[in-house]
Amino acid sequence: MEIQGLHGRLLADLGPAIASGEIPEGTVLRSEELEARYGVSRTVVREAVRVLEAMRLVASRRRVGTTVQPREAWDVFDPLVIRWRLAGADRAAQLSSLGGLRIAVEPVAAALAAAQASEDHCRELSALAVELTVTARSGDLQEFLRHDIAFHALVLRASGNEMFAHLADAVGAVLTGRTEHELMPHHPARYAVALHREVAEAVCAQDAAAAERAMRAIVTGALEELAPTLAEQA
Amino acid sequence: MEIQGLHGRLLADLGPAIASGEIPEGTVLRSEELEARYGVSRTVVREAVRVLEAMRLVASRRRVGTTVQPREAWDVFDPLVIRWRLAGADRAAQLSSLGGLRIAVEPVAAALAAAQASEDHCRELSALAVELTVTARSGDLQEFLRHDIAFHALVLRASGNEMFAHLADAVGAVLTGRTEHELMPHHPARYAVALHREVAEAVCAQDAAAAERAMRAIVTGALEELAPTLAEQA
DNA sequence: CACTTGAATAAGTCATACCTTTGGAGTCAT
DNA sequence: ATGACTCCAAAGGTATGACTTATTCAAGTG
Repeated sequence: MEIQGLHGRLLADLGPAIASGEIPEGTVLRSEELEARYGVSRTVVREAVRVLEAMRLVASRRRVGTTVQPREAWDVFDPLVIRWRLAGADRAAQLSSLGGLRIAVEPVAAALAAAQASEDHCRELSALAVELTVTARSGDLQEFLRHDIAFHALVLRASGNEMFAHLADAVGAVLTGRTEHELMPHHPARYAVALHREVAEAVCAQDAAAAERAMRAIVTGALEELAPTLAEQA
Repeated sequence: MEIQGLHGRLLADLGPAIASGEIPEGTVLRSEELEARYGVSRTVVREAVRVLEAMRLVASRRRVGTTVQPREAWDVFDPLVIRWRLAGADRAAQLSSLGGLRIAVEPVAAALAAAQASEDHCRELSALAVELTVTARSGDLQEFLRHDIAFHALVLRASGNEMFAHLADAVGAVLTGRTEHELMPHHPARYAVALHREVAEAVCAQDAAAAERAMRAIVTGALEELAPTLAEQA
């Protein structure tokens, strides 16, 4: 994703460097310097900088150069910024922010999904819950992850709110990060799997309140399990 | 904001046109054509297109051109995309999506703010509640709006979650839109003002549950008041 | 009919020249 | 010394022409 062309390469190099704090706030990047450093033309540098500017990672002014902006200015909802931060030194902060967002959004999404659930959604969700149960028991973390992501994405989509649906990628990134960085036990907690089943059942029963409760338990549990790791990195 | 330079002008013209559906999904824009239409150079066109591409509004491929992407692909959390959609034909859909997001986030933000409220936050919030009460009575909608935006932004910031804080702009845009388009009564509802006072008091008392309840009442109320207008436009 | 080949097309890249803004040095008068 | 004014140089912004590369589509070939 987003690795097309030279400007893509620049972006894939500069973005993470800035997002991780490797290039600190206030640093001034001159076009000429970037051209030389990456051996590319003005055109390429300018396009990459434009994109970074749209993300509010940098701001360019005449006679000054492109300045790395303070964290507060960054567009923290941009998918690329989220990914870059998750990959770098800011991982802890990004995970806790996303955790908070999940606590806010996912329970409401589950309630909405239950309130207007179609048979298809019910079927798919139930099937995913079964897969989660099976792969959790067998300890196949990769498959478990795949289905976990699909489960949460489906709930977000079934909410009928396009903005909720777009958070699926971010949630997926969080779940992936959790698995990749060994931040979770080798056998997913039994209670978590049970809660996923509860969500699926509540959605099928169009019981909004129950769906919301179960989902809230899932996401608060996820954040709590992460808390020690976050504290350790801070 | 974002009106600097020629590429900024292009963006300010193309962005809204796409976001409003005026330029429909699937439309192919050729660089040369855009150069001619706006009387600018390739450089400018390419930079504008790059930014639109980062927002996933368009995708450019060799030998084909830059194609307008379907709505589902758009980065609906991008501040500019939100603003453009609010200004155009998609306003109703965007308002209802944002309304849903507010219902999810703001109550949780209020609870967090209450749980870790500082004296400063309490003071500021109380002051804003007073201003809201006064300007509501006098019917000064512009001032009321200003303070309303500040109130919600402060709660989001006081939550301590950077992602919540970044939603302040979007919430501000919703509130502004509501006032500008005469979608609200000339004297803000008395119960709404009372609820804002309740939020402020709950935060000062560090009563998370009460703050969450009051805020939830505010945002659900806001969405319900909007419902008839939304239905009418759909 | 499938498969290869080739030409046309539009984006991507580079190099260069020139314009425009603006920070800051230098100057001068108070 | 302090303030205001002038002017220059630095860096981004824009325009343009030449060239590269990927990709589609169609013609040709087995």
